[in-house]
Amino acid sequence: MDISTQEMSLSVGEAAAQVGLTTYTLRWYEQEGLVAPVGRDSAGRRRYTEGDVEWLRLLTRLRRTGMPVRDMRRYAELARQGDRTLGARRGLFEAHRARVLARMAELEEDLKVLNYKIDVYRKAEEGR
Amino acid sequence: MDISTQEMSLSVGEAAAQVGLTTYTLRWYEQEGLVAPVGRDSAGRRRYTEGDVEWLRLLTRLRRTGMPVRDMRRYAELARQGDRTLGARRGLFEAHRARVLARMAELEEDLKVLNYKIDVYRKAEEGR
DNA sequence: GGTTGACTTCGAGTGCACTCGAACTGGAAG
DNA sequence: CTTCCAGTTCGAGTGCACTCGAAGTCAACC
Repeated sequence: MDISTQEMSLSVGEAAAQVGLTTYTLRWYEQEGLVAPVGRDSAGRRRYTEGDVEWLRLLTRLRRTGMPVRDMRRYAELARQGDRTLGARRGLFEAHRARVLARMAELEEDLKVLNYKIDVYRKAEEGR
Repeated sequence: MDISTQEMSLSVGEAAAQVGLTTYTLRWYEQEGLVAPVGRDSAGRRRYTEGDVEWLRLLTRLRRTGMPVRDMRRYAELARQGDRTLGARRGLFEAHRARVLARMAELEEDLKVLNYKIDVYRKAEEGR
């Protein structure tokens, strides 16, 4: 093991920049239990490990796909309970995937109307 | 013109049921200027024409695709100004379509991660 | 050794999109 | 005629997800 192999870690500001959230949000996520308590340095400042950042990246994906914070918290709780919740976590993801797929189908429908409308406007402009 | 051809119209409750919004929301949309003032009967109750309902259906699509109420209001204002705003309205829709497409691409990316995660869980469960 | 800047906690404030309660009105059914 | 129900306006309240202000701490640089 090389001396340079020591665990790298990021400040809250650096972690925020990495995952595309604000420092406010990162602290709030921790407070809300979406993230297990992050390690601190000797001065009490948060140090994010690569694992912490990976977890945050996953959270941002869940969030972006419309998962409510409440469900993310439930998922985080399950994850903290270890392997015996693997099935529950998979179930949660499968249910969420179904919602995302439904959402995408809906968006495609709505997109058609958008395209149709744009066409109507284009034609109306021609004959103006 | 048949006597049965007289303009049909819906109450706020009926219109709400038709478009999948609540009566509260319909009144609020009107108040916010997303809908031109709706006609009233002799008792002061709203009567929604087929045209009103069509407009509401379009609004729900814009809303579902993530258009902020602010932008919907802007669009409604343009529509009320008649044909001379056709170009502006098309521009607005084209910009919105671009956002929807971007959103769909993002969802597809996120879906991949979701699928990957489900797979990881499945495998972990097998070897548990 | 003083200044700067990023960090800490805490509670309060914001923006968005509804959602509701209260008090009232008016047409229709029994 | 009474009861009921769906409607009316108005302003206030809700839920969600942040977002910020204030007061303080601490390590690093000049």
